[in-house]
Amino acid sequence: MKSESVTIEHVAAAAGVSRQTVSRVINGRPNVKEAVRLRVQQAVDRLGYVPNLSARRMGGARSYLILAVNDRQRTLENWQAGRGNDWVDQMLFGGMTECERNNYHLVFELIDTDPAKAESDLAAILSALRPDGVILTPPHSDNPRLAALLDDRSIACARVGHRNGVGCVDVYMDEEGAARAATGHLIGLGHRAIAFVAGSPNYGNSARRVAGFHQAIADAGHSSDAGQVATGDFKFDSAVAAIESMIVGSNRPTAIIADNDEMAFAALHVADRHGLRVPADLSVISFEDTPGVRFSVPPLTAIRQPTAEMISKACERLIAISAGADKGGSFELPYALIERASTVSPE
Amino acid sequence: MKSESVTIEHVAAAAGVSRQTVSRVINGRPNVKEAVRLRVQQAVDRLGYVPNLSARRMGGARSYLILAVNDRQRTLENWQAGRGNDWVDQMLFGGMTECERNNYHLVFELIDTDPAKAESDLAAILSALRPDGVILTPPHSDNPRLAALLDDRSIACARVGHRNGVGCVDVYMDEEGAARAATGHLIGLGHRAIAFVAGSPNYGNSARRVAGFHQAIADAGHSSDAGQVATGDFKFDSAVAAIESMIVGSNRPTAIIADNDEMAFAALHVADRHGLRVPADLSVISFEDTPGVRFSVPPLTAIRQPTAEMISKACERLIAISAGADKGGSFELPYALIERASTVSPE
DNA sequence: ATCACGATTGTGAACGTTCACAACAAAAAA
DNA sequence: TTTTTTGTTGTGAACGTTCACAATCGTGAT
Repeated sequence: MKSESVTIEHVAAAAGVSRQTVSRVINGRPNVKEAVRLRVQQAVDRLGYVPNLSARRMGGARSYLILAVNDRQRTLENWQAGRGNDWVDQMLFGGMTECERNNYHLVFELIDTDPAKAESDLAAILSALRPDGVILTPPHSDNPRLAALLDDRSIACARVGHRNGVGCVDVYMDEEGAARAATGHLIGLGHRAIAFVAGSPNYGNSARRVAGFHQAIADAGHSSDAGQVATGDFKFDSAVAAIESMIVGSNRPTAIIADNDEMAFAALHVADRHGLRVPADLSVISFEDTPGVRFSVPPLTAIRQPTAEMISKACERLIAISAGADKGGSFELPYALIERASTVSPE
Repeated sequence: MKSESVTIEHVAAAAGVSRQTVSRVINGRPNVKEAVRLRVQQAVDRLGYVPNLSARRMGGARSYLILAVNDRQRTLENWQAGRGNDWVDQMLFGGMTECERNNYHLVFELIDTDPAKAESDLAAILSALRPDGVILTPPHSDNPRLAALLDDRSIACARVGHRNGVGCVDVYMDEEGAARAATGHLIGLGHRAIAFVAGSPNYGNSARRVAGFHQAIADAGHSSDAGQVATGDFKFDSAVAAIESMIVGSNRPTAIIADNDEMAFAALHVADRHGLRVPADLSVISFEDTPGVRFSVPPLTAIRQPTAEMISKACERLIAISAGADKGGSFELPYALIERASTVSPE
């Protein structure tokens, strides 16, 4: 016997009230007599009634859906390469737990890298799903057309790694401060020659970190050539090349800060190849802290990004907005410097 | 100017036909004159019309949603610990790409470990979302109540790691064969004393692998004490203890097969502590192949599980079923033995 | 008692789609 | 030609919920 699904009418009949009263109860609306509210609530529990989201949405109410959008190329490339995608994991972690807390559902979708294609991709998903709020992640958080599209459709918007905060909820971390902290940590250990392996000059956060790096060196009163910067492209091979070129020079760095874990692993690899011990001869800090770094030899000191917290915050605000709160707002979430075995004082 | 969203009526008006004709065109139904079909299609494209899923669902049609269900405790624990979750990544990879190909959307949700709670969790999600198909992953793929619930609601069901195939689509890999392959690889290299570090005796796949391990040893004509088995719990510490106990014995293994990557890393750790070189003194194979293993020192030989492929296959079948195909079917997907630097002939 | 007002409850319409069926047109058969 | 069949198009109803508004019930003030 296939079971019919239980609708609001069934509950209404069971509780001896009208649809609308049941609706009021399940939505926590005021002006329902306590006795009635109780009776309805019991009927709901007894029948295991859960409102049908599609119907709710049709009724002109919220969809109880938050959409999280990632870049398709970047994400697929990571997956295809069998590389993990800690970003996605942490995003889901923060998003799903917060959504679940509010009886919302998180839907994760990919959109094209090309700005125009991204816009039509997003438009299609919006039309199909009608989410209450959308979370844009880099690089799409910097695409003004997407924010405009959402505004046009009156859908709440949150951007990760963007810092404006007008019209959209913006969540981000202090990249520059984190770079200062990482650099300061090495300086505090006594390092003088420190190298930064940057990911990409036209990736905003990378530039901010380089700025923080330079600033920390200046703050310590060291000459600017104490801090050399080499540029890779976030990939292993690019970092190997960048690091090799620095390590053979006369002013060999005693410490390296890498813009992500893969490049930090490259530092380990290069050190091994040149007979340098980590951390005795070369300290290494990474700027990503994916799970692998605690199993490497040695485990890496790293800046932990508050990915889950940023998404969680974004969800919280988006849900609040669809419940009537003001849109907009800017939230800086704290990074952490996790000290592991890859950083010690130079010999 | 906030834009109204474009509905099927707008398209109908633009093309000079009725709702229903537009509906027929977008659903690829027969019996529409070619000229009309073309005119409608153009209107759809021009207006950027995308059907509203909620309304579609309300109209009694498909929801174009596939639900993938994971275990809440296990998943959150991984995320919380900052461990990655390659399983989730690969699942999304396989699921999203296949869904996207068919204009479906993948929704990922967590349900409780406790079987009864799992059932009510799933029931609630089903009522809210009304997916066309559901993918159950271990340990929930073995819970008959969940399959029954889905059958009861006439929702197509796919199970990962289950092998029955009646009423549900089952996708799995040959765990026993994979264990035989891993063991055979080591035997082929000349190893005689091989150890298997099992994850958990009451985890079905773990038991199957142990069986395959023993069988490979028997097939090679070696005495059964050539293959010792120690049991951990998939965690680093448990494996350290298990491996230490074997390594100090008189019959020191020259190769270890670990039931997952974390325990394989433990083997690396123990070897290092006892002054054993990997792979010269100890070969190591893992049974998971998460991204980290290629960055470890040395990179690990591993059995790669076809996670993405299994989920992709499941989606494909589920979508076919909601388009009218028969439910059920059993699909074995191929594992792969990836040879890296952690396995060589014993000295 | 009567009135007015706020609190509580119920009713019809609407959301955007598909389904079932009716209407019409064209082609094939008589 | 007339009839039958087949193909094409349109119309009203339905899905399950919420919204807007109407109806009823109390309660305190007059």
